[in-house]
Amino acid sequence: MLFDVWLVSRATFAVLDTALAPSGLTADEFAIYSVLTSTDAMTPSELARWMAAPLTSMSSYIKRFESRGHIIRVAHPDDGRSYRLQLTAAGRAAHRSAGKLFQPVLEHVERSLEGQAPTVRAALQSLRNAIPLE
Amino acid sequence: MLFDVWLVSRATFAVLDTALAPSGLTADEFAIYSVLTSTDAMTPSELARWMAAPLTSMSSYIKRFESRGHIIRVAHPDDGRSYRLQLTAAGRAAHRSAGKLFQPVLEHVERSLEGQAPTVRAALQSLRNAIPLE
DNA sequence: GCGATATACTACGAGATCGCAGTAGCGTGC
DNA sequence: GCACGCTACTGCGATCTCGTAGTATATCGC
Repeated sequence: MLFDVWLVSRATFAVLDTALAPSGLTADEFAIYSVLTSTDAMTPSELARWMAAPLTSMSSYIKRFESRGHIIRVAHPDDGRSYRLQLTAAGRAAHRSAGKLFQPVLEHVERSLEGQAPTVRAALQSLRNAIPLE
Repeated sequence: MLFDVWLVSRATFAVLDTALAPSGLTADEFAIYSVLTSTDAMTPSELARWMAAPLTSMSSYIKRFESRGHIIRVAHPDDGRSYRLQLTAAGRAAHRSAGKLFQPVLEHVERSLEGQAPTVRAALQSLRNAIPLE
């Protein structure tokens, strides 16, 4: 079963990476931008925990995004060691244009599932809860 | 939904990578070794297509596995450009010892799913078929 | 209030991933 | 049977990922 997870995710990433390529974002990056649009002001640690990545990788991402001018750091009100991340207008624009490329892929998948989408979604949810969080 | 795929796979990889760490294999590598144990004699291209990875990455993997003494190349009977991959005894041993570390994680997940495992598996299958193969 | 310990992040470097360009063998049309 | 295009793979180099070690701030015990 975990095997199937592996296959599905490899295929998904491959497809999304090529679909999103023209926008200059990878699938991973698109996901991060998506989180940042929905919940503004996350800290690097929260983000790292959330996507199950090492904090060091997160650091690299942030540096990259920052150098693109897509995010800015804003001071954390309660913790001087940390800071919060916010998408800039340019970042939101990049996310939107990547979203336009993302949409057709999602639609294709949902159409191929022929109404099974809710079942699949539910299954993914259960699976997500079943993975030990470390 | 593709979002959930992303989250699930990130979490899965993270957990498996740490679980398998003592064996010296990553989750990706374990998966590849698993394929090679079940179907002996695959070519690099087949393997790459199967796991939706670029052939170049496959090339790197093979080099790495070879330098570990875990796989050998055997001549392809019909095609001089290609060759086939086979696990060596050492490779199979590595796979087996990684399998011992893999098992508890899988069991934990299945137990957490409380009988829903077949549903989830089926959902993953449908999803896999719904991803365009490029 | 102050030392000890824990937490949030970063610098750096090793190794992994993968795109581009190349080589070698295959297969087809003629 | 030979020129052409096609496919299988590799070398190299740019970039990404992430572990180790370090710095800065917070928190806890007293």
